[in-house]
Amino acid sequence: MVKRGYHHGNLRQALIEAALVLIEAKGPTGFSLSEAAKHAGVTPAAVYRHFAGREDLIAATALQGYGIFFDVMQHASQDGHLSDLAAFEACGRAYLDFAQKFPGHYIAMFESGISVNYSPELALASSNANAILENAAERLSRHIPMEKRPPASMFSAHIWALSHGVVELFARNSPGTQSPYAPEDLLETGIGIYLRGLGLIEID
Amino acid sequence: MVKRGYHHGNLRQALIEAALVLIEAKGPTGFSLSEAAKHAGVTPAAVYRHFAGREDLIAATALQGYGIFFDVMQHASQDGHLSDLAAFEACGRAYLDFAQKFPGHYIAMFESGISVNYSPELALASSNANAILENAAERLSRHIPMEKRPPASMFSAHIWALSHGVVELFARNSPGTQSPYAPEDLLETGIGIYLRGLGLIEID
DNA sequence: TGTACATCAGTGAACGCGCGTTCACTGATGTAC
DNA sequence: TGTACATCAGTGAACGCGCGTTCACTGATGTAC
Repeated sequence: MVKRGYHHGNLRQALIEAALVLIEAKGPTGFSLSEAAKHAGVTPAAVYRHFAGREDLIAATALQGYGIFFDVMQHASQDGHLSDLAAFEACGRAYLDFAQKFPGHYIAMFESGISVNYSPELALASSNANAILENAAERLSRHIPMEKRPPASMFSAHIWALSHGVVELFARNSPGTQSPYAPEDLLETGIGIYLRGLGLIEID
Repeated sequence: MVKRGYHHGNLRQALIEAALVLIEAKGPTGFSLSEAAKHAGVTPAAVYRHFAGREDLIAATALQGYGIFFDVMQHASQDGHLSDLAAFEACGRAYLDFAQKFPGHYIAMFESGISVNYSPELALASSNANAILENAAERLSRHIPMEKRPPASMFSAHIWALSHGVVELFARNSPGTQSPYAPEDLLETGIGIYLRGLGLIEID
């Protein structure tokens, strides 16, 4: 991160961080360009030196999020001496982890209403990130006998959906839904049962 | 539905319907009270004869949604001669079905940012609806040997999360995520594998 | 059946507000000589 | 090292807009006699 040393120093990044704070605090709706500028100690007009507009700022935030997400997922899936099974499970956990540690990024990516096709970079970043889970699924699927093996992309989608659902319904202070279970536990047990169903964990 | 026969006839319902149309078309963000009023052919001020404000209108829409949701789920889970297993699977399908047939209601309920605790009626309607899936899970769980039976509320939560995730990620024209699989198929296969993991479907 | 009155759903004008965006500008920083 | 100049990040005033909400009102509907 190079300090530019101009008036502000690094307004671009400061604006992204302001966006994150506001999105976390008030949801994707409660975010306005003007407020982000104020948060960064700058006039609204200054934003236009760095972003094409409001949507562009959100997209930049999401893009940064996909970068972090990629790293987190890759780290989880590649931790050297993990079995393919453990690596896959780690991916699910990492997904939840990311949502909890980087809520602003998560919201910008998945709840802000911005399309992954807003820009080529964003589309690429998104598909790169998703590819990690799919690769882990692919490796894992080799342990299932060929003839009863579902496509890796399919059970990667299942796990993604399950993880996403757990985040949305149980990990947010969201729509009032309280559950007696911690989201981590729900996801852990859910993935466990699912993998047993694939015959990848012995049924005890 | 009683026609009141005053100036408009049934403005309250007309406003809810306008809200639905707008929410479907532009997302929960792109909904304004003024526009809903215009849609119903009425001055913004007229809305205040029926609702306390913008949030109240969304809450009323969500409340109506929970009513429909309850009926849909109950119908699915109680269809006379279904096995407990089939009934449970039908609930999952019904969830997806509801999201697709009543997108406006679905968004108002789950994506509008309104809390289920906005009003007692809303909280009640929500917990009534959720109880159906949990009951179906409860009935189904009796088929699992006692000592390895997970709590019904837990696997009801798993299926809910999976269904919700499938809707959010694959059933919306949402954040650009295209998948080679139809959401119905993803949910069907996902639930199938999960239930096999519970030992409720014989592993072939 | 007809008239006088009460009700109250919807009107329309007005308000203050924060928004996104534009523009000519200013003044701190970096650079050429 | 010092001066003159170019760059360009951020300013501040201004704009038009649609928003949510308020208020005194109007006029169609329902009702009592």
